[in-house]
Amino acid sequence: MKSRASEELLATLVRSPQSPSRVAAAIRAEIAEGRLQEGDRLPTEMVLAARFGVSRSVVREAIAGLRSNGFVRSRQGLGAFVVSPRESATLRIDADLTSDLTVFRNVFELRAILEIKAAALAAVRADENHRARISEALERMRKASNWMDDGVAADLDFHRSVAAASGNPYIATVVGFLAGQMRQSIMFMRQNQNRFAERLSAMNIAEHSAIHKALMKRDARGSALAMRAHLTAAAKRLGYGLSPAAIEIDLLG
Amino acid sequence: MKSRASEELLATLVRSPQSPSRVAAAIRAEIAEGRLQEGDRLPTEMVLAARFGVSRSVVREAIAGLRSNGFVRSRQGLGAFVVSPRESATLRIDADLTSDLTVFRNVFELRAILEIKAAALAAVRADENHRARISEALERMRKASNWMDDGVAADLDFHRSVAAASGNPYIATVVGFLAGQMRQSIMFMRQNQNRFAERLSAMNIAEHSAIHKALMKRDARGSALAMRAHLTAAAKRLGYGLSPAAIEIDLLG
DNA sequence: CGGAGGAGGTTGTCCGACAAGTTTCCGCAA
DNA sequence: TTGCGGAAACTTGTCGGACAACCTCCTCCG
Repeated sequence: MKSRASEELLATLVRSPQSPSRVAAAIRAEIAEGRLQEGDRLPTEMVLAARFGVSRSVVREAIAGLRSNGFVRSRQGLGAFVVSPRESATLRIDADLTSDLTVFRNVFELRAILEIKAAALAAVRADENHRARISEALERMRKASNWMDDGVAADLDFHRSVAAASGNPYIATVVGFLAGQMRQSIMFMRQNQNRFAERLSAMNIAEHSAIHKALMKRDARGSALAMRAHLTAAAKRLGYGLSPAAIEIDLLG
Repeated sequence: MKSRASEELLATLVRSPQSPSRVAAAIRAEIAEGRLQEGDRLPTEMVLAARFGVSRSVVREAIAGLRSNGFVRSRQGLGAFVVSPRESATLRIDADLTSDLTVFRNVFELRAILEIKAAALAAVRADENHRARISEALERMRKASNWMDDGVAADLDFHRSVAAASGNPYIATVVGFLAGQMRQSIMFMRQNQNRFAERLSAMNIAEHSAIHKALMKRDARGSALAMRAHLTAAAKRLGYGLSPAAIEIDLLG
């Protein structure tokens, strides 16, 4: 009904602060006002719970949020301490790939370093779920009718799956971000010159198949080599070599 | 003796075998890999608790952190939903190293992969400014009176300078962040047990000198080897091998 | 045929309990 | 008196259960 819908909308708009975020906001305010300074210890969870009239669970979730944002750090048996804002525990990378060629090149280089190692690690560490996901992504690439849409999504999934199979979620996070950004930029820049897509698609699938084959054999070195070949070829297709000399030497050691 | 001390340090570094940040990292990885996409509903707290072998409280704190960082939004009675996987072109890495051994190990692995390549690139690409900064940092390490303060800062500057000399600002950003986080965690947890500092300091400076020497000769492979030796030794000093077999094989190709 | 209402599932909050880690301080022995 | 071991107190970390608030869906009755 209408009244029900408007109520829902109202609840979404002026959503009364949830208890944990209310507590977190209060603590963050005390830090901002300087009443809690760097290195200071927060009141105990029991004290905070009593002060805000909530249970310890709510206080713990609030502190979990602050810790996740790098405002505080907890030590068992001691308490939670305010940390310096500048040494926050979050890394931000802004990659506007459409702006500059050198930016694009640097991001591609970082991606290559990580993806080659990720492939080698995936060959050794991947479990059955990882392997199934990789195979499934390759199959979707093969069956993709239009390369500009489903095919690109499957391509991205393939790389994400390999990175995930490395067993290191941080590698997977960085690779997933870089690959996603790069795909977005490529889609944006391409636009019209998709008449070569068919031919390129065949080469691309062949390269991915080589990676897949080495991974299924749990061949670490072969996987790394196949991934390296794929990335250098992809770089060439984009119009520039991955890097002159320097990378060539040490990308594989 | 030594191994016992290292184990003690490791136990001090890594608090609890289970922690919300491990769950949060896993969920964030699934989002990064694309397995969880925008609008998707997370598994229920009960399911997640069972999957990770923890209680619902831990899952709730993990989700509280994700919610605080804007990764998910939860609605009572419905569930938690992924919100805007990459609405902004920024990568966020949350590395709470003090919580979990696997987190620490994964971050160290990522750092090793990047720093070894960065050293090789720096040997080839570094200009005079870069080389001067690296030498200056090494000199500050040698002259540092107290290892727990100035020495650590100089050590960190050395690694940052090498990463910067790679010529790739994205590599430098990621390496600087990871190294800084790691150093910070070690400093934060160590506190009292600095009795080994003197002996470790000498070894540490010797390893850095080897890296410096190779860099000054513009020896890419030698720089990579020296950096690899330093990181594996540092990992051993912290009480665990960098990784069994897998990394050893492919870290150098 | 349609709307009210219940059943089942999910998050939000509370409570109590115990484990693990840290500091403080007391009492005993040299 | 002084040094040191260790108990005690305090704090965070984790667990399990319980119930309320809320949502969806299905059923039943008019």
